Amino acid sequence: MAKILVVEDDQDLNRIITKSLRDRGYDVTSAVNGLDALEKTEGEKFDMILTDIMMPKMDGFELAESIRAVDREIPIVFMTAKDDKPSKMLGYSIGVDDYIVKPFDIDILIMKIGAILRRARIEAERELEIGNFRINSEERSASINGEEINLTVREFDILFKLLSYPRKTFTRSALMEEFWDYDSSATSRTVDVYMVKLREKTAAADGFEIQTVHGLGYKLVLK
Amino acid sequence: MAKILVVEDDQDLNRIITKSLRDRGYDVTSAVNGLDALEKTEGEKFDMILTDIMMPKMDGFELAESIRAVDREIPIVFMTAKDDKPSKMLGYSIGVDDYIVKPFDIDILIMKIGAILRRARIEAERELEIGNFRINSEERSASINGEEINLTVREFDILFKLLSYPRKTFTRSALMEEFWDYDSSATSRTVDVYMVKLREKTAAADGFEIQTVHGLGYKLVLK
DNA sequence: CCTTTTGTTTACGATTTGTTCATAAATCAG
DNA sequence: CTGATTTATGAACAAATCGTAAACAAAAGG
Repeated sequence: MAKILVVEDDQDLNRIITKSLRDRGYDVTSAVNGLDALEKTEGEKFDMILTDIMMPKMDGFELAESIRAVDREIPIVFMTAKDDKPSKMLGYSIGVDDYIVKPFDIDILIMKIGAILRRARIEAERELEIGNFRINSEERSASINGEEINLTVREFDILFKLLSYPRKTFTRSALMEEFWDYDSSATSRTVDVYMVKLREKTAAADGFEIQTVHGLGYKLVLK
Repeated sequence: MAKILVVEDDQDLNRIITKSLRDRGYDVTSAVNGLDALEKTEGEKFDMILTDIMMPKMDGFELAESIRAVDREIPIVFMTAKDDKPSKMLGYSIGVDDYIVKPFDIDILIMKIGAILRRARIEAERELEIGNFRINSEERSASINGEEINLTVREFDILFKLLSYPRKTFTRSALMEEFWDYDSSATSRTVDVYMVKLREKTAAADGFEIQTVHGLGYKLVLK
């Protein structure tokens, strides 16, 4: 699924946006200001940047310019408090793809993102087949020997992640950070319960298994 | 009726295929190599491409790639002399929908084409028939056991979409983006109400059902 | 206009999913 | 081996999401 970098200094808003996008299956990384964002783009390639304009340290325009200097293609969407023309013009001149004016309905944001990614032809469409097991990220369906297995959203996300990086060990905190709310008070034991459920549901799959890495976390290995 | 572009350099085979498909009522255009085919796609929109792999000037893979660059949806079926895995993998990676291995029975080909077109939901007349249910996008009519059911414009659009992509999960925001005005302020719960109505109205249909994907949205599954 | 149809919101009970906890089992260090 | 730590897992409870009727609003058709 598409990787999106969310840059927003308002913690609450950041969290809401991040969660909503993750719920839709996007792979989201969040940053609290332009500088933070810029650092995160160095190690990773994103499919889209969603950024606030007014932020401490480095604002959205500066960020966009810096990013554009190295990547002329990546879609950049600004979130702006007011729909003022001067800001708009400045934004478009440095290659911003769209604006969304705060306060916005989260569904509208989701729509815009979907439309922009589609336009950029990045929208994910991926099917994995491992032995008798099949998982399809577009349908968000999984099956063993053609028989559908029911996975909840979070189960699906975790399993898809593990399958995408076989043999890689994921710590509980890494999984929580990726698939749980920032402020979620859930204990990391919760992850264990998900592993139990995933093991149960994928028990009949012959191509892989979820292994415990004692003292660390979990990994999925192909067999 | 569906428009099919047949690309085959062997004149005899080309003629046989073309004639057989025409006999079944398809609107067939024939091309003798990839380059020829590509030119023909420029002026006309086809519902499906049926192409040989080994051809002079431009082979099937190159053709598929060029076509995929401008149309991600159109079904492409390869006709290949041998069922070799390397070619298959290459084909699927550039978005080929099916293979048929030569020499093939013309009836098998016809069946495959029918199945693929049905899957792509661009079968002629844009009419779908699922069990005792029929829906016609040109007439914008739907019926169960021949009895007309009344659908509003939006109900029809949503149902047709779901039917066109069975098993695919649609989020509320994806549906809203597609069928509601951009500036519509409707909440995404509105979609739920449409699902209720569609379930009611299609309750007597025996070939499919609308399922909830908890935490995400809805999908239609055939049964 | 007024009537009818279509679209949207809201509220609340029903259902599904998520989390914690208690206890058992496994693993590890010494 | 023993005791300490970590993990497995079912069950109970909490939270989130969904279904749906009903009321209201908007649009279309006379």
